[in-house]
Amino acid sequence: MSTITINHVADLAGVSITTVSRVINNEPSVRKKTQEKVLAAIKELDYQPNLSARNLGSAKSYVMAYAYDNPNTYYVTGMQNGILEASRAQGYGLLIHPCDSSSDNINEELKDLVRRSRIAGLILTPPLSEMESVTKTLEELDVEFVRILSGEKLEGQSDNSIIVNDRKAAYDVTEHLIKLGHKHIAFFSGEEGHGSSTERLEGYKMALTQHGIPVNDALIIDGEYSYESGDKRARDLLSSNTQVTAIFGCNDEIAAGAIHAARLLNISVPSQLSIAGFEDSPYSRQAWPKITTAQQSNSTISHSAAELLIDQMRPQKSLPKKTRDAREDVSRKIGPENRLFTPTLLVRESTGPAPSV
Amino acid sequence: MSTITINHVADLAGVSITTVSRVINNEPSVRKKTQEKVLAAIKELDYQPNLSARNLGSAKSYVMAYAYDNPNTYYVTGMQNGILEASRAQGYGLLIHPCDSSSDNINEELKDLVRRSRIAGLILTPPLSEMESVTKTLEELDVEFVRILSGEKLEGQSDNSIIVNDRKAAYDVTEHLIKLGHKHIAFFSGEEGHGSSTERLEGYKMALTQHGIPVNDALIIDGEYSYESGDKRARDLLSSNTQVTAIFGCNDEIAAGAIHAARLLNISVPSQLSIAGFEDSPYSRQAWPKITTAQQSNSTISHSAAELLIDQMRPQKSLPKKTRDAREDVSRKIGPENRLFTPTLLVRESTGPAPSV
DNA sequence: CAAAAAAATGGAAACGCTTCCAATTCAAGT
DNA sequence: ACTTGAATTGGAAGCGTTTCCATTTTTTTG
Repeated sequence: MSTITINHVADLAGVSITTVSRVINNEPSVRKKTQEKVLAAIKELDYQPNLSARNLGSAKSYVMAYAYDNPNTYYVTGMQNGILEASRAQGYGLLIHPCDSSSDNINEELKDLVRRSRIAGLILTPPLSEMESVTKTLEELDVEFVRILSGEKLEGQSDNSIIVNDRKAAYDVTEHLIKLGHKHIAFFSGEEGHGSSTERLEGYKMALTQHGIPVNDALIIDGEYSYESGDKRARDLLSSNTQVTAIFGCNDEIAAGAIHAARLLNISVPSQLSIAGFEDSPYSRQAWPKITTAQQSNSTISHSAAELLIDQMRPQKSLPKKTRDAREDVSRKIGPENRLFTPTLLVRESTGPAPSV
Repeated sequence: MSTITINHVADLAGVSITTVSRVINNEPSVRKKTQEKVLAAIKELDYQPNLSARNLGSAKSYVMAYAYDNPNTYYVTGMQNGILEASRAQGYGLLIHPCDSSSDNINEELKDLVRRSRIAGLILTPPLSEMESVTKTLEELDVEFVRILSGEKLEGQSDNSIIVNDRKAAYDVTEHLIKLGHKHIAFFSGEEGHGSSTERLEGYKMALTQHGIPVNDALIIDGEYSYESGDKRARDLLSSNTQVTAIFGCNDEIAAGAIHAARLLNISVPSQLSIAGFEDSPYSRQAWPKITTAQQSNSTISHSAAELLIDQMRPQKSLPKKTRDAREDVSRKIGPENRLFTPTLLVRESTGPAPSV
C-alpha cells in the first residue's frame, strides 16, 4: 500500500492533475460537476496532499510558526493548542519556536526562521507581539503574521491582530472589589513594558476614578509576573502601616504569592484582606482560598489568531463574475467578533466584603 | 536576495550538487579535502538545506513528531523543549501531536499522523509510551520511535527507550522519610495503570521493607495525579483515625492537594505531618510549605530521547574500510548513561522529623 | 609499472505538487 | 448556425533535494 498521490486522484476522477490541484486549493474556476467528481475521488482514496510537495512546488508554503518567549507554560500551552487545532483543520503544519526576546539578535533569529523553514505565516504572543522591531522585521520580510496583544479596541490600522481587552476585564475585577466596599485597593503590576500589565493598570485606574475613589500611587506597586514577586510585594506592603483591604494582582501567580504572604503574616483571606488575580490559571484554582480572577480562554484566542492568519495567507484569487456566488464561501473572513476578546470576571473565595474597620 | 540553494553551494565549491548533498548528509565517501571546500562554501553562503525538498526527494523524511496525552502542561512543555532543542540542532523539524490515548482509534490516529505527514520518527511519553497496542502499531508501520517511560533498568530488548528510574527515586524519597523517624507513611498513587505510579509504589515498598517496616496496605491509597485527588484522599485519611505521620504523594500536585487538606484540618506541616511529592514542578515550589520532592529534568530526558531517535533514523551507511576512521564520528551512539535517568531527592520544608507521639 | 580493485565524483531522473500558458469547451449575441 | 470572448481544462516546466548508475580518479597489488 504505497502513497496515494495527486495522480491517483486525477486518474480516478478522469481529469488532469492540474484540475485536482485546483480543487484542493479551492480555486474558483472549476466547474461544479468536475469539482464533485474530484472531491469524490479524494474521499474514496483518502487522499492527503503532501505538505512538502506543496511547499516546494509553490512560492507560498503551508507551514506556520508560533514564536513565543514566555515562562508561563500554562499560557503557552493554551495558545499552542488553539493554533494547533486551527492549523490542523486547514491542512497547515505548525512549527513551534521558543526564543529569547531580550536577545540582541532576536530579529535575526526570526528572519532565519522565516527564511530557512519557508514559513508562510507567524503567530506572536506578548512580549514578542509588542516589540516594534519585530513587527518591522516581519513586515520587511513580507511574511504574514498575526499578533495577539492587549488593547482596548480594534484599531483600524492593524487588522492583523487579535486583541485581548485586558483593560475592560481589569476594570471589571476592580469594580467587583469596589462593590464589595473596598476603597484601598493595591495593584501589583507585571513586568514593566508588558502591554498586558499596562492595560490592566489602566482598567484598574478607570474603575477607581469612575467610582469616585482617588488613585493612590503608593498602592500601585511594580514588580514581575511571578509568585515570588507577589509574595515579596505583599509582605512589604502588609507589614508597612499602609491601609489596604484588597490586592489586585496582575496575574494569578502574583495573587497566589500574595496569599502566601498574607498567611505568613497571619492575615486572613478574604475576611481581613481580599485578593484577586487574573488569567484563571491552575494557580488560581489550587491556591487556598481559590482566587477570584478574570477568565480567558487562551486556546480560543489563539484559534482565532490562527484562522485569521490562514485567511491572510490565502491569496485572493479573483472570482469569476456570475458563477460561484452560490457556492459556499470558503474564505470566510474573520469578523471583528472573533478578533476582540474580553476575559470575564470569575468570582471565587479570595475576595469578600471589606472589613468594617 | 533570493534563496540560496544547493546549486549555489556546488558552484562556489566547484563540485556537483551530488557531492554537496553527500556532505550535507555526512556520507562517508567524500574526500576530506572536498568536504572542506564544500563546508567552507556552505558557511560562506550561510546555506540551509530546504526541508521540504529533502523530504520530497528522499524516502526518509526530516520531520519527527512528539505525541502525547497528558494534562500536565509543565511536564509536556519540558519534554517539548528538550526535543525541540535536539531536533533543531540536527536540522529536523518537529511536529507536535496532542492526542487522546483513551480514544478507540488512537492507533488509527497515529497511523494517519505518520502517513500523512511522512513522519520519520516519533517520540512518546506516558501514557502513550506504555500502551502495547501503540508500540505494535508503530512497529508495523516501520517508523522509528523512542519511548520515554518508567522502569528500573535498561532491558536488553528495548533499545529504543529512555528509562526514568522512578523506582529508585521513590525509594530515596521514602528512605528520607524513614530516616526522619516516620513509620506510618501513606502512599497516594497516580492513575491506575500508569507505569510511573506503579514504579514509585514499588520503590516505596522496597524502602519500607528494607528498613524493616511492614507494608500496610491500608496506607496505600489509589487515586489520580491531581490536586483534587490529593486533597480528597488526605481529608479522608486524616479525618479517619488512622495513624499516619507522613504522606508520599505520587506527584507534586497530589502533595499540594494533601497540604491543602492538612491546612483545612488544622494539621501543621511538617511538625505534625510530613508530606513529600515527586517531580519538582512549580507546585512543589509554590506550595506552602515548599514540598520535598524528587527532581527530574524533563527537557534533559527528552533531549536524550530526541538524539536517540535521530540516531536510529540515520540509515547506517556502510563505512569504507580504512578511511574515515580518523574523521570525527558523527553518528555518536547514545550510550546507556544517556538512556537511564534517576530523579534526585530534593529536601525542602514539607518534611520534618516524625512527631514523638 | 600495469592492471585491477576501491573510492570519489558527476549526470540525470525522480519525489508530488503548483502554475504559466496554450488549448479546448461553453454560452451568448447576431 | 457562426462568431467571439469568457470559462474551463490540460500540458509541461519547474521547486530543491536525493539517489541510482555510470564515469573518473586514486590506491593497491602482483
